[in-house]
Amino acid sequence: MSRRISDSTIRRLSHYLRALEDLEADRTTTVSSEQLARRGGTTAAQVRKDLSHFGSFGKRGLGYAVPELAGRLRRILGVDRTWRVVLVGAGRIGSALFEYPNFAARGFECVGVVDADPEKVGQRWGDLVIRPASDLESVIRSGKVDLAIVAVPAGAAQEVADRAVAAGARGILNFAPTQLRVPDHVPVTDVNLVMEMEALSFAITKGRKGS
Amino acid sequence: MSRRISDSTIRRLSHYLRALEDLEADRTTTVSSEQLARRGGTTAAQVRKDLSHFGSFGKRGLGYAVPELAGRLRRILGVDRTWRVVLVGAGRIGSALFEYPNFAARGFECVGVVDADPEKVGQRWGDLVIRPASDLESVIRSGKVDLAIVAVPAGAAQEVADRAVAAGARGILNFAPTQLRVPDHVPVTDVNLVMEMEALSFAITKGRKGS
DNA sequence: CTAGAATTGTGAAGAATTTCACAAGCGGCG
DNA sequence: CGCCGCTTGTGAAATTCTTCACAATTCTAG
Repeated sequence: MSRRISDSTIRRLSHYLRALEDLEADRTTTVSSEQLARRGGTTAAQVRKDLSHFGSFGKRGLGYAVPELAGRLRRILGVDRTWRVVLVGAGRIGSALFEYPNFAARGFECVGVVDADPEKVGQRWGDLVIRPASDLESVIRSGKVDLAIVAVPAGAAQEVADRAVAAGARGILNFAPTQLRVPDHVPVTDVNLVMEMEALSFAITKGRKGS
Repeated sequence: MSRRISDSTIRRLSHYLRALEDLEADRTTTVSSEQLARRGGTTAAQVRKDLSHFGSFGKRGLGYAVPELAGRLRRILGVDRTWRVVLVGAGRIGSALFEYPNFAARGFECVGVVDADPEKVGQRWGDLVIRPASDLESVIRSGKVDLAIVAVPAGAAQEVADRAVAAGARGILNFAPTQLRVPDHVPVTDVNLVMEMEALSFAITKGRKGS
């Protein structure tokens, strides 16, 4: 029950969780793998296989209890708790993220913002004050920060990541278009817009067969 | 030479292209699959296999010519041209994207911005003026727009997508946390922050084995 | 209590992707 | 010119992921 779980499976679990939350809002009490599959853009067998990696949550003949399965998935994904995060870089991306409603809704609590630009230091964001880049370590330590969001230019990203890890960050959400090097036990999730744009560009281009 | 290319391959091609651009900046003229692999976070065999889907670009014993391979990859990914885009939704995400330097650098040219909020309509962004949501179709048609960026709340995303496709958009970059339904020939790339956060949360959680 | 309809959980088959391993090509050097 | 070191391109093997198919389980109705 503890084999390595593939990325695709995790992404699908996210989809299922979102579908379940919609169903919870509708007061639906049970759901079949078939229905989950339709909402998650996959097949019923895949849904069952994905879930089976983590245990046995359904009732044969009946399906899954919506609130219970949602709870299990939250637990599996680790979003049944609050994650304390520091935002590194108070630029456009940082700002967008800071105000992103689903961010807080998912239990991600921003306990600090730092930026290298002296113009920005001291500005208020919500009830936080932007602090200088040199405060990164103390924000992480005193704020008991779990993870760092790297929203700085590519050139500064590696240094920020090194410092965040050294100060105790356990994971990194990286918006800089750079492959970060971190110790194996520190997971990094990359959000790479350039890559997404190129994937889209390829998909469109591929369509037309002409030169 | 025209088998279906996997998403993973495309993502890796993006990495290779970025690595090649770094090398171009350094005036490096050739590179081996081994070096590309290190920078792209994969293996030499994988690099060669990925490239082999599209042809034969290297010289045995020598490696790949950096500028040539970069050009080929740009061509393959479809970023050797300009893509005309309309930005739907002038919120934080839209704004971050609009100012994202790599966006223009990759040949994505924003030819229009629309928003449903009357407060925002009429504001200037760069040399564009935000137009009302109802202008979406005319912006797409008169601007010869190739693709639409959907940066609106989840509830509005499907309608926007339908209208964009009907008006002639050939692809969609979707920031709304919704599974869009579009005709098969219109590729959609999802940028789903909630999903990325959940993946990170899972990866961190997985580390500790205790209950 | 039994039969029947529905739906899960899961081995096994099938498909796709990654890794391996090596023949073949290229350039340099004596 | 012929050998040598290096590196590609690519079948074949290994691994991983997805789909299939069905026994097992649950609920409902009669």
